[in-house]
Amino acid sequence: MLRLSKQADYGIVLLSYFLEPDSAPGTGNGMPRSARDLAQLAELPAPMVSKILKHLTRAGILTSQRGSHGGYHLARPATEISLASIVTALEGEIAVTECSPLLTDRTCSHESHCPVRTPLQRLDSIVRRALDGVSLAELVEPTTHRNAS
Amino acid sequence: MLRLSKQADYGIVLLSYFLEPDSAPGTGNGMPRSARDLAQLAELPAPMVSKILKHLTRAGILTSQRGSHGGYHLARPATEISLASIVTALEGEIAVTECSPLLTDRTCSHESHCPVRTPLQRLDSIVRRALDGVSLAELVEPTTHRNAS
DNA sequence: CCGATACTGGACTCGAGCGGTCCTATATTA
DNA sequence: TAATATAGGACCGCTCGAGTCCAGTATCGG
Ligand code: SF4
Ligand code: SF4
Repeated sequence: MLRLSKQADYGIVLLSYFLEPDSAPGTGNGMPRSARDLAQLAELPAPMVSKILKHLTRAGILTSQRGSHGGYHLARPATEISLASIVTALEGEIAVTECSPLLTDRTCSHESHCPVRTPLQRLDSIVRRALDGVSLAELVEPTTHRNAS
Repeated sequence: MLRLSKQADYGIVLLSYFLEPDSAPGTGNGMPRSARDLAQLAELPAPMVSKILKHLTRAGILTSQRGSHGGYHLARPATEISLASIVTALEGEIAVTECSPLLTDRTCSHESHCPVRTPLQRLDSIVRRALDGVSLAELVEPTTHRNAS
């Protein structure tokens, strides 16, 4: 459990295709990738792919180009795209509990007297920091630790 | 998102009541706590509390005593109960993706050609390690870092 | 200027899984 | 033996995620 939603999962899969220099013979390397092409590459349903790319674009992770020969490409180098930003884009603010201050629709009725409310918020930052420390580039190719740290 | 299930959330809440030396005036301190008492303390529905405590017991985190004056108490000191064990007990193996080797009912049809399957398994261990590094005692009372490390 | 392409935004349906309840059986003790 | 309290699991309603679909808009080629 603590499962990632499929949208987030597939989102990472799709983004990984932007890293490969030249995967499909017919397509150029610097060209934007269309939703349809990506769907075919990843063997995922096209509407789903489209939906995910839209969300990633709105979050500023991808940039889009309409019209023929349009498509998507990374908005910044893969070393500067954290997993946290991907997950946040596709399934909302990272919050282990319902009572996170980041959430607007908090419905837990125990906030006032819960003995672990505050402690669990530190857990939030632990998880968030963990996902923040891994970039897309590092995830896919562990040897590509460009910024050593 | 990446939300904890309510069972896990409430489980942590309930366990925290085992740490306080003497919370309710009527009850002794070393006495086992019954499901009914805990439900009243935490202001949670009794059947739910019962279900959670049962799961925690089967996982070896609590021990139970039947009969009158029965109840539950911690199976080991709170410093040796990791959050990971609690979460695992209440919502199953910690796995960020469906394709974790720890899971038996893997249904993802992309395991064979997925470019991020292996990388994401490292993410699994990152999250698991994070939850493993926090004990129940440390969570509730951050000053109680008995083993400094 | 027209039509094809491809993204944009959001509504919509369907099914699995979660939250929550309840009941029967068993162990313990007064 | 009666009262207490856990053990185990079946059961159900409802939410939310997965996935589809469509009307709208921008862009480019001809
Ligand atoms: S207030 Fe307590 S019970 Fe409610 S969501 Fe936060 S941690 Fe969980
Ligand atoms: S195989 Fe790939 S797509 Fe399937 S669950 Fe694992 S990471 Fe996600």
